[in-house]
Amino acid sequence: MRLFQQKGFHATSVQDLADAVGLQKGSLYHYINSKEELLLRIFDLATASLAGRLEEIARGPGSARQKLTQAIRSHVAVLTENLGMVTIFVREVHALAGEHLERVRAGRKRYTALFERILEEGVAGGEFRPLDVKITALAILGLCDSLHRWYSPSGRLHSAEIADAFADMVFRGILNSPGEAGGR
Amino acid sequence: MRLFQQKGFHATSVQDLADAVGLQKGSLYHYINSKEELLLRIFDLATASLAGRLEEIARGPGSARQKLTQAIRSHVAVLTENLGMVTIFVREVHALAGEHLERVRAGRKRYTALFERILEEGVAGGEFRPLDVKITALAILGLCDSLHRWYSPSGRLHSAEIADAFADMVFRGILNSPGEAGGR
Amino acid sequence: MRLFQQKGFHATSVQDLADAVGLQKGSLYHYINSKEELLLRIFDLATASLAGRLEEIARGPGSARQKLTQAIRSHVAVLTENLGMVTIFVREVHALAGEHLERVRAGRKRYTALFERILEEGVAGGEFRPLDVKITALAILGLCDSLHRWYSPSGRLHSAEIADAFADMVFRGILNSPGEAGGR
Amino acid sequence: MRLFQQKGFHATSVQDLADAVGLQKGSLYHYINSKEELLLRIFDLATASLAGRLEEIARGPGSARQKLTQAIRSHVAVLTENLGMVTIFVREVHALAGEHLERVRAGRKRYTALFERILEEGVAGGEFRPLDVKITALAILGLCDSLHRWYSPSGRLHSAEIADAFADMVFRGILNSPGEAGGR
DNA sequence: TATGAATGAGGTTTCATTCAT
DNA sequence: CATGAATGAAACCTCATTCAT
Repeated sequence: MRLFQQKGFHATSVQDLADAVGLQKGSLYHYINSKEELLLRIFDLATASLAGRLEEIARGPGSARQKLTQAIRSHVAVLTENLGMVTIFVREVHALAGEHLERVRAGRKRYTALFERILEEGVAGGEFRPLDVKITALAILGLCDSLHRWYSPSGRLHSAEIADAFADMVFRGILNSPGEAGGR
Repeated sequence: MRLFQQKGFHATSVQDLADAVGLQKGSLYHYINSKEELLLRIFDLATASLAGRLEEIARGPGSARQKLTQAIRSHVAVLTENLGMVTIFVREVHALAGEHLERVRAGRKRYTALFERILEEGVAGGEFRPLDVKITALAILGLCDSLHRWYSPSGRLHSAEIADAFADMVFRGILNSPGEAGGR
Repeated sequence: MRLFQQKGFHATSVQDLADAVGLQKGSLYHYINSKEELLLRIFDLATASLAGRLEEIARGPGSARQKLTQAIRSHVAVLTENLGMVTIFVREVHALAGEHLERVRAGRKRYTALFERILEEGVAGGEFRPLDVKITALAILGLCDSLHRWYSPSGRLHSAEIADAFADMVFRGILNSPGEAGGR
Repeated sequence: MRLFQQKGFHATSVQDLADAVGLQKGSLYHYINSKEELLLRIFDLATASLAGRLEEIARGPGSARQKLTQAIRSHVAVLTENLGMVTIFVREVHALAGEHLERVRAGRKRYTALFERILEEGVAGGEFRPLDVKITALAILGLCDSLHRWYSPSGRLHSAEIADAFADMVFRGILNSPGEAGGR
C-alpha cells in the first residue's frame, strides 16, 4: 500500500514490492498471482472497510440526519485510519481492467447507493430539502474524499473534528444564518 | 486527451498516440519532446483554463457570496466543457515528476488560494460562518470535482443547473430550514 | 570484449551482445546495469591489469633503466596477452561519460605518473638525458601502444622480443652509434 | 571536425551538425550524401595533408637521418595544425565500413610505407642500426601520434620544438650517452 | 537553396511473469 | 519457502535519411 500510494501503481515495479518485503521478485509469486491481483486485494479491503459500518448505519434506527452524520463520521474515520488504502482506492481505479474493474465499480455503486438511500429517507421525511439524491450523494463523497489531499495523521485536526466540520457543511452550508443555531 | 482520459497516462503508449493521429511513433517526436511533456501541456492548459476566469472573479466587485457563486459556476463550466482535460488534471498528477510536478502543484495551490481568499472575505464580512478556510476551500473543490465521475455532456442537467445545485449545497446545506427561503 | 574490439562500442548493439552469449536481450540485464557499465568494467579490468605490475616495479629496487625496461616489458606483456581489452582501452575512452570518464582518466593519469616517476629518477641520477618527462612518458606509451595496430598472437614475434626492441629504441634510439654496443 | 573530435562520430547526430552550421537537418543533405561520407572527406583530407609533404621528402635528396627528421617535423606539423582532423583520423577509423574503410586503410599503408622506405635506406646505408622497419615505422608514428592526447596550440611548446624532441628520442634514445653529443 | 514533416528501423532499457532447482 | 536466471514483449526514444514544397 505504501508503495502504491507513494509512487502510484504503474510506477511501482514488482522489484520495488519485493525489495520492500525483503524477498526476491520470484518469491513474491508464492503470495500473489499477479501485480494486479495485489491491487485488487487492496480495493476489496477498501470496499469492505467502507461498506462494513455503513450498512449497519443505513439499516439502523435514527433520523436521516443522524444516519448521515454517522455515515460521514464512518467514512471520514476509514479515510483517516487508512489513508494509503483510500488514496489508492480513489486514484487507481483505472489501473484495473475487465472483471476486476467491474467488481470494484459494483462495490462503489453499492456504497454510493447507501448514501442515496439515506438521502431519500431524509427528503421523504421532510428533513432534507428536495434534492437530486444521486448528485448529492456523489457530491458529499467528493467533499469528504478531498481529505486524502491534505489529511495527515500528525496534523492538528482529529478525525471526529473533521467529520463534524464536514457534516456541518453538508447540513447547514457555509452561510451565516442566524436563524438556525448549531444543534444536531 | 481522449486517450489519456480513457486509458490513463501510463496505459497509453506512444504507439497508441501515434496511431490516433495517423503518424509513426517516431514522427510524433517532431511535435513533442517526451510523452511526459505532452501530459504537462495538458496540465498547463487545464491550469490556465481554470485560473483564467477565477482571477478576474476574485479581484472583481461583489459580495463574497456572489464571488463564490461565480467561482463555482466558472469551475463547473470548465469541468463540463473540458471533461477529458480535467479528468486528467485530477487523476494523473502523480504521473509527473520533478520540476513538472512542482510546477503543477504550484498552479494548483494558487488556484485553491483564490477560493480561500473569497472565503476569508466572506468570513471577515460576516457573510459566512467562521470557517477553516483551507479545509473548506478544498472541500468545495472536492465537491465540485465529483462531477468528473458522472457528468456527461448529453445528460439531463446542464452546466449552469449543476453549478446552482452545488452552490445551493455549499451555501445552505441540505437541511430543510424553513427560516431561510432560497434567495441569493 | 571481442565484439567491442571488432565492431567498436557504438556499433555493437545489446542484441549483438545477447546473441553472443546465447541470451535474450532482456536477460542480459541480470548481469549488467547498462551497456556503458559493461564497457566500464573492461576499462577497470584494463586499468587494474596495467597498474598492478607497474606499481611494484616503480617501488622496487634497481636502476631507472632497469625499472623502465621492466615497465615496458610489463606494458607490452599486458598488451599482447589482452589485445582486445587494450584495444578497447585505447580506442573507446570517449564512449564513456561523466563520472565513468573521470574514473578512467584518473586511472590513466596515475599510470602515466608512474612512468614519469621512473623517468625523473633516471634524469636525476644522470642515467637519462635531461628530458621533458611528461612528454617522454606519453611518447613511450604511444610508441608501445602502436602494438595494438599490428600485433597478432600468431605472428612471428613474441612479446618479450617486441618489448626488447621497444626498449632498445627508447634507450638508444635508432642510430647506429658504434660507441655504445648493445648491453643493457 | 570540431563536433566529431569533441563528441566522437557516433555521438554526433546529424542534428548537431546542422545546428552547428545553422541549417536544418534536411538542408544539410544538399552538401553531403551521408554522414559517413562527411567523415570520409575528413579522412581524405587528413590522408592528403599527411602524405602530401612526405612524398616529396622521401623522394628528395639528403641522408636517411635528414629525411626522417623532416618526415617527423612534417608529421608533427600536420598534427599540431590540424589537431581535430588528426584526432578523428586516429580515433574513428572503425566508424567507416566497406570500401571507405579500404580506401583509408590503403592510404594509411602508403603513408607508413614511406616511413619504412626511409628507414630501409638508413639501415642499408649504415646510418641506422639493423631494424625491423615495419615495426619501427609504426612505433615512430605511435610515438608522434601521442601528441593528440596532450598538445594544445596555446601550450608552452611549439610544433618545431616538439618535433625536435621527438626526433632526438627517435635517433638517440633517452640514455645519457656522453660519447655522442647532440649534432643532427 | 532551404525547409520541416515524415519515415521506419533500430537503439537501450524495463517489466511482469515463469520455472527448474 | 525461496531463489535467481531467463523470457519476450513492450516501453520510450533517437536517428539518418527522404521528399514534396
